[in-house]
Amino acid sequence: MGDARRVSMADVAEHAGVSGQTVSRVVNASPRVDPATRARVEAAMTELGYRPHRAARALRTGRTQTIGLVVSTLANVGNSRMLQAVADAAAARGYALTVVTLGPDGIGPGFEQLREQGVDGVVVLNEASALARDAPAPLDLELVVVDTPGADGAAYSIVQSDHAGGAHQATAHLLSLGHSGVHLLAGPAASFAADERERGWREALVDAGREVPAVVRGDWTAASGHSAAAALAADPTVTAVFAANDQMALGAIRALAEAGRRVPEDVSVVGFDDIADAADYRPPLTTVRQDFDVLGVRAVAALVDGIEGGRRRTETILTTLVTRASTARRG
Amino acid sequence: MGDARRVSMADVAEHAGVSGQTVSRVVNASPRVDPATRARVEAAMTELGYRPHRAARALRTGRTQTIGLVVSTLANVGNSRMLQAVADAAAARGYALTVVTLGPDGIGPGFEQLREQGVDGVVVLNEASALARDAPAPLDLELVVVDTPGADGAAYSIVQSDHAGGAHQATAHLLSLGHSGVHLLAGPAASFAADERERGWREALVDAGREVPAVVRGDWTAASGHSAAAALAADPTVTAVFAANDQMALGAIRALAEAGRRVPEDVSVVGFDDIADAADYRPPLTTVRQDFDVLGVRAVAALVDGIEGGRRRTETILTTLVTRASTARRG
DNA sequence: GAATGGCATGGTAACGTCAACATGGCCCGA
DNA sequence: TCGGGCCATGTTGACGTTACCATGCCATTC
Repeated sequence: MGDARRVSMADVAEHAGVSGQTVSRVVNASPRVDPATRARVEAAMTELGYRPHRAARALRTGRTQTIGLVVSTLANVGNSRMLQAVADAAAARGYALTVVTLGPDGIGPGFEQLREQGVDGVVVLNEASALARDAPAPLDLELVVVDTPGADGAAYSIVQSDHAGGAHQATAHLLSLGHSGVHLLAGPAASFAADERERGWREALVDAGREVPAVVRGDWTAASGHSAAAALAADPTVTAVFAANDQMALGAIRALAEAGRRVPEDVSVVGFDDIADAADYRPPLTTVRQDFDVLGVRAVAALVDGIEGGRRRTETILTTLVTRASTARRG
Repeated sequence: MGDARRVSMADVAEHAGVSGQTVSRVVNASPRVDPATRARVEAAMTELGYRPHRAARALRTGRTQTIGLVVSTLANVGNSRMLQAVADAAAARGYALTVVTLGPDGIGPGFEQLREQGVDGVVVLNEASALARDAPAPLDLELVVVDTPGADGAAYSIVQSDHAGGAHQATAHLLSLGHSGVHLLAGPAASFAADERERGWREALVDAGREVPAVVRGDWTAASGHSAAAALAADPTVTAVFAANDQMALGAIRALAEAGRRVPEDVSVVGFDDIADAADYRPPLTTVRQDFDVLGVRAVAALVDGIEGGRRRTETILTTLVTRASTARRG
């Protein structure tokens, strides 16, 4: 194997009886090629099995047609979904996707790795805090950040779900069922998505003239939801819990069950994300659906626009309340 | 922005007062460089902020220092975990990772995309069937396939979990608790992992001299587990269910609950994978743990060895039974 | 019929790197 | 003292592609 050198433009050119430059024009869909010549070149490409050499093109043009994705963890189901959505959207636009996960040293090494690899742009998932803390906003890299606070005149585009709106909807739904208050099982303090969901919850309570109870906090995992919800489960005045994601809701439901409280008869629970499993929790979970596919498509679109010289922008994707059996009318 | 041309070897060479070739030797850790010269070059690199240009190196050497990962879906938690493990292992060895998800046309286009991008090798996850069906074993690409049947003299390395062993353990555990039979909620027919788990279950039953009941089948999702388990839940003679993954176990537990059967008092349930959420199912799920991190490290190691001219190999990673509250002694 | 312009195509150089070969200094043994 | 060999370093060219400019042909216009 391997002694068969790869087919280059020069080979195609010779085979088709044209110059390499004309082959290049055909490959890049330039309009200034005679249709007959184009057909001849295309036939030669097919016959020889020609494929363009991305590295050579990258060397010449300075673009790698590759985008990077920085993510802290994929244990989080939402992140996995986003990754898949971004991968598909990137492929659809002819970009390859390189994935970097964050080590303990923050986002710096990740950027470094991607910069060295020469990506044309980077999508950053859910790393608002790490980004703000570590990175002096790498201006040399086109950037789209998902779920991050919108600094005015930021050097990057922002794509986000309407976390606050979804949380408001979830809380209002619980109140409309006759619950006098709604307790929040919040996400980690450093997370923008967690902050926004907390804000929506708080505003819904204030809008309805209710008290805003103290917040308990987890780290998105079911295990953290379980331990954080123990306090809520022990308090008989708690009849409605809004968990900042589905996985923490799962842990919370277990904690409630262990305290002898039934869902939804004694306590109603709402989650956030609508991950695939949520419909098979016991009981099936009422939750706020994020449209990860749209999020991924928009993130890639914003990034590619930026690479091609477009303006920075901020986009917010709406969320939907999905009502299932974990919420019931009070009393 | 952008008019600052990137720093090249020639810049470093000039700054350090040596030739470009010497810089190249320093970068590639060649032993034939005087320590003093090496120090001078390294200082110049730091001062100028030099980073090697991967595309140029790739053009010259024919290696991109990039590996590809082909995966059908990331909805499956196991696949996400593997992806993260592979990404980390690749980064640790200085390789970038490019992710491709499979469209409806099978694995062909994915290989095509990766080949064009010029990856040095490819890790294929869980796509045994698609690989066997579509791909004429792309011999020009170094390949590691995870969880695939081991063809003798295969042109690729194989890394797999001990699915059969884990399933055997799970089944034997249920029998040891006094259950007279164990029913299988199997994975999709085309999957190697599903086949192996079924084989282990079957062999454990045969070893114990028990009957082998008919298999019900899902597609790894909780929803499929829920509908497939409906038949088992309705059958009062069923007291032990082995689900081929945790997510299907979740659906099965819901189906059992809906049929009025308690877990574990009436029916014991075991899953497979030990995903993070499994400990917070209600009841916490007894399951077979796969070591995804080791799997990822071994897959990358096998791939890199292959790229560097090593032999093909097959590795099997052992699994562990994790006992939780979803299994109880019969009667 | 000559000048003009548009259009298809070709020639050349350069992107940044590394492999192969070349060079020149020094040490060591005969 | 001289030749051979080793070692550090330099020179040259090529990987495959595309940008820029040049060329030559044909149709159009006065």
